[in-house]
Amino acid sequence: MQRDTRQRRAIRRVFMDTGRPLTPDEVLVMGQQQVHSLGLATVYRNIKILHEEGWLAEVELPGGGTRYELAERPHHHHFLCRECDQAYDVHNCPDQVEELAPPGFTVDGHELILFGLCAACS
Amino acid sequence: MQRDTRQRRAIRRVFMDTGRPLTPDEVLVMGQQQVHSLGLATVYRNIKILHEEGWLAEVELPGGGTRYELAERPHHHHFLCRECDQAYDVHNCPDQVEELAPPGFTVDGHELILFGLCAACS
DNA sequence: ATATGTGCAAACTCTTTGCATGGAG
DNA sequence: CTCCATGCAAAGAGTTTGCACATAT
Repeated sequence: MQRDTRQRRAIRRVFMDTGRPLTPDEVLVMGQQQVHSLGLATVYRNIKILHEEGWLAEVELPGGGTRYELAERPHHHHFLCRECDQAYDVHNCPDQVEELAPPGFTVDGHELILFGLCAACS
Repeated sequence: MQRDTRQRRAIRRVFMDTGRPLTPDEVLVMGQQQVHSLGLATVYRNIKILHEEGWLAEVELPGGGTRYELAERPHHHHFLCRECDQAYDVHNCPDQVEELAPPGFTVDGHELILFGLCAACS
């Protein structure tokens, strides 16, 4: 059974207020602004729970550890800026991606990552 | 100046003979079939050198460490099997991916990963 | 009152580095 | 004979776990 602790509430709020994929360490720093005593292990444990619940989705981008973002959002992809290393959402999706797989392969999901310079760094 | 050691030759051969993205640990196991004394640090050191030389390309896929594959090959993408966790090449590519980015963003590269079951695991 | 959650520190995994020895040139 | 490369073991990063205490219910 789930308890509603200050730490868990702070971690959830960080994700809801931020709207882009975050590393555990980013969550720690941002969460400590609400709960100063917040520890890294607590962040990892809660991210794990929230991910298992389906509240968070894993985002794996090159260069660095796994990031997480809110799960229950429309299908989208990511843009990774080579300059500032921030991840942005991309709300368009190429069609008929499933047909790109070799014969005999069953596709049940896909991830597309665009690289380049974001609007701010261009 | 580069020396031509048994270890380095074995590591290069593993990549040339395999043709799919490999983790350092996979390279170790396969390379030890040629050079029994091969150590993991040597694998990491040589992968680093071969990557800096542009002979290997990094492939970052969810679930596990960075994989590597031969660099000088035609543009392609990857399929990750959820069952056996092996990465396969996908030689098709969706068109006009650059146009998916938000206005003001400059795209200079992209990566597409398909998930599902490979032919062997279906 | 009870049992889950937290914080700390130790353990673990993956990767890198220091050092003495080995071997390519 | 010189140095670069190797193997081992120790050191670093990122992540997970054990334990005693705190706290939501």
